[in-house]
Amino acid sequence: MNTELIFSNISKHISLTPAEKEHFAGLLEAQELAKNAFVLRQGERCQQLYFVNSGILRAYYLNEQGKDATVMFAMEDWWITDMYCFLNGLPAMVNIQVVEPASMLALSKEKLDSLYEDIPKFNKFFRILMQNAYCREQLRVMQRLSLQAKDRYEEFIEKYPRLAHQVTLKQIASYLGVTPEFLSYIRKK
Amino acid sequence: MNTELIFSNISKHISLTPAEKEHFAGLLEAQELAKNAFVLRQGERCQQLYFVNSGILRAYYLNEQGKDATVMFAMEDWWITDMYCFLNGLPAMVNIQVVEPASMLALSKEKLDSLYEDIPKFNKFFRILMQNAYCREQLRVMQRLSLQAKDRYEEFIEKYPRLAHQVTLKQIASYLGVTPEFLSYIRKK
DNA sequence: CTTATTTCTTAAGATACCTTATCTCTTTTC
DNA sequence: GAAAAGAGATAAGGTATCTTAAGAAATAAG
Repeated sequence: MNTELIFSNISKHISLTPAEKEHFAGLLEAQELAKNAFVLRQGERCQQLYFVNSGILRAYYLNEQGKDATVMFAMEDWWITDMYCFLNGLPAMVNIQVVEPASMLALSKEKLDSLYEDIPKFNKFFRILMQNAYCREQLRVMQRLSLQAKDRYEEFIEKYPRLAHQVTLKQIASYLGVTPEFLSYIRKK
Repeated sequence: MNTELIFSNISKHISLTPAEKEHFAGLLEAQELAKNAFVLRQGERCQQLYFVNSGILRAYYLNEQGKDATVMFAMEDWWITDMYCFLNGLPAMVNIQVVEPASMLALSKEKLDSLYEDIPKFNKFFRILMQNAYCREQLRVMQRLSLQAKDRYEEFIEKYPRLAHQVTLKQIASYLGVTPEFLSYIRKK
């Protein structure tokens, strides 16, 4: 199990002793997933939080009419899950699917809860993680409210240049909240 | 200073000793604000996190064209600030204005940081607060991507029935991302 | 290599939503 | 209590974005 990246991620915000690292690593489960595999499907219990070592994932919601809404992407060094359902033990609202073959570390809800008990400073780590996630989503809401599709597209490319090259136009369109046809039209200009 | 509500809010997630309560209360500053007063203006340093004892506030972003985008409302028992700028010591991106006369408790960034040092379990409290905030924003993004204006309006009324009666149609429209004229048109049906 | 599948592009017609303007009604101001 | 300001309604015409459809280009499958 490759834990190098995850410990480097954690050490940005808290420092762990060798014993703590070992304990934490013992809670993780490694997963390798092929392209197009589903990490999670709408309606299933969402019991794991995932850290991405490599590859690309996409979380998306399909509504009754089959419209695809991309909630988030994740690539190496990102955490991903259906947070609301993970935290509340509810059936997932979103699908999480592999866009590019992915190597991940999974942490179950139970083990995360035990971790907070055993090593309380993980509360600080996940506080910061959640702060950042909150601010990101809030900024996204703001941009959605104040910018037109063309400008949202430009912001997206600027903010996630690597992603922009590795996911399809259709997926970007679904993230931005426009149709692929319209994004294609925007691109021409 | 009325700290009843804030301690009831905190005790939903962590328990504090009398000494800890006293220490925490000592960090707060009470503020009474009249209708239309500004708690924060775009461009100003955002140095406080606010807890609302009573009243209603609105955070909104004005873009270059003067378009008004409501990022959030807050009423009693809610926390509000420009989180990204508060955490990073940056000039505020949003205005926070009083919609209904408000009584608030302010906690400065410095004092919050010292609080994390002195009473580490506040990391847990704010972790949970940030988790909830993140999930709320993510749900809002999802709804914005998958629902039409009419359905977003209905969701809003269902989720925040009290707010829906206490803020103007214009402000709700700005929260939903439509013009007041169009929301008025939606309402007729 | 060849076929099948998916992705991207293009374009015409449709619709959700916006702009501007006017009017009424309520609330605030002095 | 009159005047001013703000809030909401309504309607005509405009624009951003969607729908449908079909063809071209890239990718995957046999």
